[in-house]
This record gives sequence, structure tokens and C-alpha cells, in this order.
Amino acid sequence: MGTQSRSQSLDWRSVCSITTGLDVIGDKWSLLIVRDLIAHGTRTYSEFRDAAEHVSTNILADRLRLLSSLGIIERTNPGAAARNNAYRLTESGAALRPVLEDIGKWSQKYLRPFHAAMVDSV
Amino acid sequence: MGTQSRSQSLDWRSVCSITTGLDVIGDKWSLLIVRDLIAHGTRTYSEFRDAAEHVSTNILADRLRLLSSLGIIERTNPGAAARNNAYRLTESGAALRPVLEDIGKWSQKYLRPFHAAMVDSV
DNA sequence: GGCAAAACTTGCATAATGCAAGTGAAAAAG
DNA sequence: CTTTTTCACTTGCATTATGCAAGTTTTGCC
Repeated sequence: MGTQSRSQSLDWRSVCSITTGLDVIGDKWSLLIVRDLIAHGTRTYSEFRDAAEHVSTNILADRLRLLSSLGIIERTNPGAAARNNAYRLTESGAALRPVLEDIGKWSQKYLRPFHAAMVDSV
Repeated sequence: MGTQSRSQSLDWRSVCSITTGLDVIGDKWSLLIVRDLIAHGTRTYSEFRDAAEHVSTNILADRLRLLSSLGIIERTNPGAAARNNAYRLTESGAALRPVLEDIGKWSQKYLRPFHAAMVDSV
């Protein structure tokens, strides 16, 4: 029997809006997908896969499915086949930009003592 | 042999500041601890434990240790014994407030179709 | 049609999380 | 001062998620 994936089992821990947000984007990979789409506009599966953080392909596929199902990302060519059919942000996904900016700024200001090699840009 | 905990093994996936931030706060529990401290000022172990989301006690202890080691939270009475020695935010932890506010706003605006019971406040 | 490459799946090892019970120390009660 | 309770964690183990390496299946191109 197969294993349980994030995109198949999304349950809400509480009615708190912050908790609800973290139920969706509170992991190590989802916001990196959003980051790549903010930085590049569109991105294919292979391009996500080849990012510096080296996400494993099953997790990548699972997160793309989850983010799609929640209307955070979508295909650039909705009806067409998967090949060369890049992803892009929806309005919802684009609205995550402030979250990413805040995290980036906070890291640069408070995490550098613990990670000297960190760079200033995205 | 015991299992490996987050607070013992923090390694950085890349030099990206967003990734670095997610290496620390990119999980389902850390920002909820920060949320409780923003909402209440100080909080004891039992108070965190009794929050609506029902964190398990080993994870709670691990996250409190991790956040302390990174200077995000601290004890209100640094030298004293643990009992009744609440936690509070440091300057670093307090600087996470915009992240939480943005996540809350985003959830309320874009996640309600998927979680109707979500409430507007924190 | 044949081929190469892109977009995933699958199987299995490892790590993180969840759950229930236990432990130790300090504060409170007597 | 001794006992009891309570708080702050640990510990052991089951379950779930993640990571890794190898498939498999289209599909665009020649």
C-alpha cells in the first residue's frame, strides 16, 4: 500500500487564520516554489527540480499538486499536456509575495550570525 | 539509540535568505509559538501545550529549545529554574510579527473557500 | 515511426512527528 | 520538615513524511 502524501490529506488544525496558512505553506518547500515563480514568472518541473536546494522529485510533484489544488499556482497552458507546460502564480500565489519578502528581510537581519554565507538578494 | 531532533541538526540548504528563514521557521509549529507570544506577551510551557492546536510535548520542548538557541525566544527569568519561568520574544522573535500578519491576511483572503470555519482574528 | 528528454511514479531507507506514559525537581500543603 | 502535587520536560514506540535512486510514460521533434 502506498504512502500518504500532503496533497491527499490536508486537515485544519484550528480555526486560526495563521494556523490555517501554516497548514498549507508551513513546510520547507512550498514557499520555495512560490519564490521561484516570483523570481522567474514561469517555471517548468525541471527548472524547479534544478534549483539550488535540490528538492526530491516526489516531494516536488506532491507540492505542485497541492498548490494547484488550492489555486495558488496553475499551468500556463491549462488544457494542454504536461510537457513544457510551465507553472505560474495565480492571484492567490502572487499575494504571498509579502510573506516571502518579510521572511527574507528577517533572515538577513537576525539569522546571519548563524549562517554567515547567506546572501542579501533572493 | 535516540531519534534526531530539529534542534540538534540545523543545516542550511542554500545561501538564499528565504531558504535560510524557512530552514528555521518553515514548519507547522515554530510560528505558532511566536504567535502565542505576540498575543500574550509571555507564555509558560503548559500554556503553549494547552493551545487549540494540541502540539505534542516532545515537539514543543524541541521547538522551544531550537528557538531559544537561535535567540528568537528567551526565558523571562534567565538564571532561574524552569518551573513557572515563562518564555518571551527577543527582538528577533518580535521582528517576525509582519510574517505572521501577512500569513493571517493571506489565509483570510484566499483560503476561506477551503476552510469555511476559519475566523478573522488571530 | 523512432528517439530523446521532460514529467512524473514507485519502492524502499531514513528522519520527523504524534501519542501515551514516565521522571525529576521545585513549589505548595500540612 | 516532610509529604504531596504540579509543572516541565523525557522516553519509547507507532505512524507519517521526506529523501534517494531507479523506473515508467508520454510527447515534442526529426
